[in-house]
Amino acid sequence: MDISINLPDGSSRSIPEGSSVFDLAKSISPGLAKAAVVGVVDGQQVDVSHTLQDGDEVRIVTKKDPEALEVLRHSAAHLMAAAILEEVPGAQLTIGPVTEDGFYYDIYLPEGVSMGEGDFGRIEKKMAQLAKKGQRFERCVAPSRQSDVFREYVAIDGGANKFKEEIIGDLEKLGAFSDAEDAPEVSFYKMGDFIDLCRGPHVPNAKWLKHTKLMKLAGAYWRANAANEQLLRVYGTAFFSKEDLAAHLHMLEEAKKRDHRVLGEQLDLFHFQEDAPGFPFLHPKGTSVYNNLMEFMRVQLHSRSYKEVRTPLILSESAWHTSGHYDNYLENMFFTKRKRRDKDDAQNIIDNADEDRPMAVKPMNCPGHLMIYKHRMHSHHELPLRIAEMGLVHRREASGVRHGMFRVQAFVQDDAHHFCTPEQIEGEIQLLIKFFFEVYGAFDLSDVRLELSTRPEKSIGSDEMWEKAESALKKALDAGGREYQVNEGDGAFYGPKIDFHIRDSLGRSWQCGTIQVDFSMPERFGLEYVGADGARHTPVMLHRACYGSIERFFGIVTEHFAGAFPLWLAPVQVKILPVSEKFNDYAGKVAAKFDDAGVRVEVDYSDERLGYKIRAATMQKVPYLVVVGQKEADGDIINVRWRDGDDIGETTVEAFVEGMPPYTVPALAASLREQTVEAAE
RNA sequence: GCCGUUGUAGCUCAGCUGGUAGAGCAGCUGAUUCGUAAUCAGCAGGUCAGCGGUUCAAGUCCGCUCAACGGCUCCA
Repeated sequence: MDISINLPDGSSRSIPEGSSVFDLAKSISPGLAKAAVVGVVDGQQVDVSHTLQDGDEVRIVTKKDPEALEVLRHSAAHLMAAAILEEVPGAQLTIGPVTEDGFYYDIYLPEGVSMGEGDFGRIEKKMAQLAKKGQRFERCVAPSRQSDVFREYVAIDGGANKFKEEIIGDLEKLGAFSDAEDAPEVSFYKMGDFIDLCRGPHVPNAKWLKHTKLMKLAGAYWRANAANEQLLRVYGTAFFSKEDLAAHLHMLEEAKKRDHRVLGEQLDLFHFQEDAPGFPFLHPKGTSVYNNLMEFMRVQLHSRSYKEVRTPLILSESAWHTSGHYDNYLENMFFTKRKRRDKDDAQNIIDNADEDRPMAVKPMNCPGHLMIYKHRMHSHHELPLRIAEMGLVHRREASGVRHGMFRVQAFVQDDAHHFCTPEQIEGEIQLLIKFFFEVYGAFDLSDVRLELSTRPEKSIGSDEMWEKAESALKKALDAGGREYQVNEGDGAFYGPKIDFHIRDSLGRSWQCGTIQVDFSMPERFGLEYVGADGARHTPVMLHRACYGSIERFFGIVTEHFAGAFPLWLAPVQVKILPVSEKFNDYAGKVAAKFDDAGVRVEVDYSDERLGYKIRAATMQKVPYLVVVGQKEADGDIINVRWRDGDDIGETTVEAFVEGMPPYTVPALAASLREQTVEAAE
């Protein structure tokens, strides 16, 4: 008896009853059979050993398909788990999923069992042995806890493993081991002596897993909850070929060179030191970039009728009680603490002197803006009122989370608050989403992810307020047709938010922009406006930041451009390189002309040869290198090359400056406006 | 905060099983006056993160603290 199988191209094929995906592949071509990783039957991934039924829709996945790599890595995680069980007696397996660039397996190490990166060599060797043996991955479904498969599994890992037991328990709650129609299967995969609970599917055998490498160790919590057991997360990666693995490792090396912490040192932008953990020291060049980022934002704010303000760094604790920060944000705040000298003994310092009026350093700018709003009466004619501040905030961060410029303890937010009527909320949010994307576009940042975060456990305000705020954000997102991910319970304590996430050179995602709706704080601070009806109403407040923090955005931009900043951001835009000391005077004159034109220029007066100066300036990623020697001095000209080596040739300073792309913030902003207008036409 | 790793000159890194520190680059001095990615020579630079312990002797072994790195959790 033959059965008929439907293939993706619309054709159908007859094969003998009882045939597997592998048999089907073989009947098409032996090459395909060899290349088959898994099959997809009626939209469901299955092993190639899966037995087909009459009428099945079947697609055969080979290593060319992107999903094949995930299967490979999932199998590699099992291979690693098998090796770890042998090499680290006592280790217990929990879960082992695939990640974007590899996989990990979370291992529980009971008291007395330890494992470090020093064990990688042994484990990898064992994995290589297992891969060479090439045993099959065999799927076994356990019909009950009493079945042979289940017993075999328990004997190896399940006996005292509460983690796997919890997973099986969850499956049972869904009906596993029952006779129900839709009961989930409890499947195990055997590879030689190793057996593990797993949904599958897997590559046909361990021979596929030769190009696997352990990457790093990390801590993780069971089910991502800090209250649960601490697990050891072992990361690895796997590829179909040696070349792909090598290319991946090379890519990681290259990404490290783009790391803003590395570039910060090389380009003399900033540094950190132990005396001030998480507080960056910005050097002159870093400050130049930083200020230009801020200036660029100021232009954007100005054209959208924001009013810039400055509010105090420190407010009384009572203000933070009013805002709710004291109750909800205490752990992240810096408080002032007074010290006094003993009246009778000046050497004796009283450390815990009582503060008459305890103060706290601001972790957010909102209370200050609320106070400015409240200072006088407002009419509905003024709304929406957009108050902006390049606000320096301080936030205590747990020691393990600081990370270069991406996660610091003091940073400037390009912060603003929109005070508006409830009717204006949606329009304001739509304006903001468009605004933010325009800014990211100006930096050529296209990989921006949106997330909508809803009410967290610790929060202020009524259910009704939260619902209104969340739906306002959703509506604005949907109106713009933007894709977004919902993070339940991740909102700020005063309101839900839309976050804009951007990736760093190593693919880690960082929150930059944010838009938050807040019905609570205006009420807590007693804000009002007089409506058209002559009555007083409470305005709604939107918190928003586009860069998020200048520090973080600086880091993102540094990595995005690998330190080769666009001309308008480059700390040094033109470097003058005299061919020898004889031309230092002429170099100085040329530099003065650039300087007059508002170009950031430096001269290399060192007693080095031209080749050395070119190399030094190139490594500093200075956009334009200007060579001056006898010929240039004689003709009152310059000789220009671009940082990537392209020769621009001989010209005069005046002609060159004239032809330069926008090199100041106002010029850049003007050219971007022109582009937007052109695009609209 | 948790898990793992690390901390040696301004920077990047050597320093084996304990016997009182080295290189390259950067810096300084001198020679050289040079044409598109490193001219030559010399000099100077370190309480080996900090504190405590073991030892005749600690950069090296042990403990604690701090910081950094990779993750987890948390956030801009």
